[in-house]
Amino acid sequence: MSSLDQLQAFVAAADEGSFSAAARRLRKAQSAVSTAVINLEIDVGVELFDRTGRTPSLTAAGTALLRSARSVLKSNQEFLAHASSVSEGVETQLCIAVEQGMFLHSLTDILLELGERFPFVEVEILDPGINDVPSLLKEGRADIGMMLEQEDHPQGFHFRGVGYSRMVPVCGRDHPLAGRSRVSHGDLRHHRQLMMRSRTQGAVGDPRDQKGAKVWFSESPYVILELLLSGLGWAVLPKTVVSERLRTGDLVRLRYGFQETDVMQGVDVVWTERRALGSAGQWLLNKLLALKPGLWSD
Amino acid sequence: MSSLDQLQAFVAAADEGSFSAAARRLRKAQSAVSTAVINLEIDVGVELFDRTGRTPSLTAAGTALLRSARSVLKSNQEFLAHASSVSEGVETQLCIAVEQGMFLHSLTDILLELGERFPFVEVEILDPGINDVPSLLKEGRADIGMMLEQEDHPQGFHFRGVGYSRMVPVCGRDHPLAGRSRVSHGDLRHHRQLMMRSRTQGAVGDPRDQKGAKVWFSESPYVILELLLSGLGWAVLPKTVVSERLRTGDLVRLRYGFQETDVMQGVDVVWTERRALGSAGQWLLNKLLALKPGLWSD
DNA sequence: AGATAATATCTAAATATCAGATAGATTAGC
DNA sequence: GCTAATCTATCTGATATTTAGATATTATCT
Repeated sequence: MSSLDQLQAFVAAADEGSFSAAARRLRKAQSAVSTAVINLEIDVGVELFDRTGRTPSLTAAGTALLRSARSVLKSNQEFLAHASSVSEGVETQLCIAVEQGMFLHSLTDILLELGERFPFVEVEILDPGINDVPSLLKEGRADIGMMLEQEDHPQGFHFRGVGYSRMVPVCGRDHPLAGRSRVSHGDLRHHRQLMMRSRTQGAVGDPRDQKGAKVWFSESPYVILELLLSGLGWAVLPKTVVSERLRTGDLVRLRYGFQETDVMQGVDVVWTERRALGSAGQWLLNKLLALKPGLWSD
Repeated sequence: MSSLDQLQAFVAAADEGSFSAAARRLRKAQSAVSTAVINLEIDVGVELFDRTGRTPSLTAAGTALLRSARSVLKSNQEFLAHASSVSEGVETQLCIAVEQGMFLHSLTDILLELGERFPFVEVEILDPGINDVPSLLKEGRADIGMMLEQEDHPQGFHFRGVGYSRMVPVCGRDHPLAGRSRVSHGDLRHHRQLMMRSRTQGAVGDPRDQKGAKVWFSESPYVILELLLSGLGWAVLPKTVVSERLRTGDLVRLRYGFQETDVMQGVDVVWTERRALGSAGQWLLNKLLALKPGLWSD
């Protein structure tokens, strides 16, 4: 049975060009390396070194097999590194739930660094609809979440605001409200409003936001965006979701007659202590909590 | 020191869901598997199995590490397969020299099959100029060659004809000879002929073929092809080289007034016994010798 | 030719591995 | 609820492997 020690001796001898030197590098006796190589040669039935000179030189077969041998050792080192990572408390999987519309470019950078620092962690990213992050955490489906702040913070979670998302009233280019310089409550009431509402909780976010008489709901701001584009109504959406469409003119921003400034809704990082975070989760959480507050409002 | 046996026990136990079953599969005692797994767990500092039930079940860490462990074993199996291949006389490298213009699609198919049958052989393909294959074989640079038949077979080589290449007289579209229905020796003598000649041997192939008074030489039929396209002269080239250009009309075929049929020059497979072929070379040689004779003349 | 350094091989000791037996624990069937 | 079957952990003695040290031989350099 060939062993990793034999392969190690083989590779070290090939690298050093000498069994004695290989033994010194491996802190073993010269005879150990010599016999290891010989036994490997016997096991696989191939002469790896040419012993006619003072120092052994690789045969053609040895040169070819050296690559395969290195590959085995590298594989084993990766296994040990993986094990070491797990042993030091790094979780094997990490699931992040980022509410739709809250995923920014700066998150990609953080995840990139996460992948480099914790190469053995499998990362999964969910993009649930509005206000569904808490249920994913409760189920244990996700480890860390990011979501728009809600009025009623569910119990058993940690929340920490990391910024504000500018909520912008918009409608499609061809919508009747698109031409108005200012709109009143009455104007809004006469047209269909599209609102975000959670699938699971079923609760309307903030009743005060419900200004339209006729309201349709979706859990996804992107679905609402599509509906807006076909002129189906008006809505209040995070600026990050609509900014590109405002730029191209597909969407038009509404100006309230009764309110001058945009509503700024908080963005929360959410986690739970029930599911303990591993090292990678801890690191990610700290990174998220250190995000600049203005990221979502630009 | 973790070993392959431990990893094997780990994987087998994970597959079977039981240490006893794993032991049966590995034809070892149950205690061997049990201690191997425990020692592995101690070595890497990770609990791989949850032992509460009657049979052990993988922990999350175990599930993650299982993939890495499998990877190590697979790597090792590949090493053993590679070694077995070398041990059974399969060479590690195989160099084939195919004279320019003699490389056909059917050769690709053969090489494809070669790669499947002998996955550990590194294949190199040279495309030397006319009549340079023997010197590559003599230097030991190539193992098997394929070339146009020469009058003076160099000594110390094995030659075997495997077909005929149709030699076609051609000139460029705008060449003065292009318009003639038939050309005489005299016509040819008044225009520059481009001939293939070996770099190393320096000998002109067959003096009888030299019909032009002014002759330029190149070792490569493709260089000659380029010169023909710019109207620099006329030449006799293998049909496989010029057929595409004849089809598009960039080249024009010459009709001899003094000779009706095309010259059919033999195509030889060449090898030498000095450099013994391995199993892959043997196989390839047999495949080449079995090629259909008509392949090059179409 | 002599000095140096490297390899192969032998031996004894340390080490690791293995099979068998046994005890404790869990599950399936009645 | 009880019994039988099956599984795991652990102990023990035997076996196999690995190792270091010593030594003979060979190749290389001066």
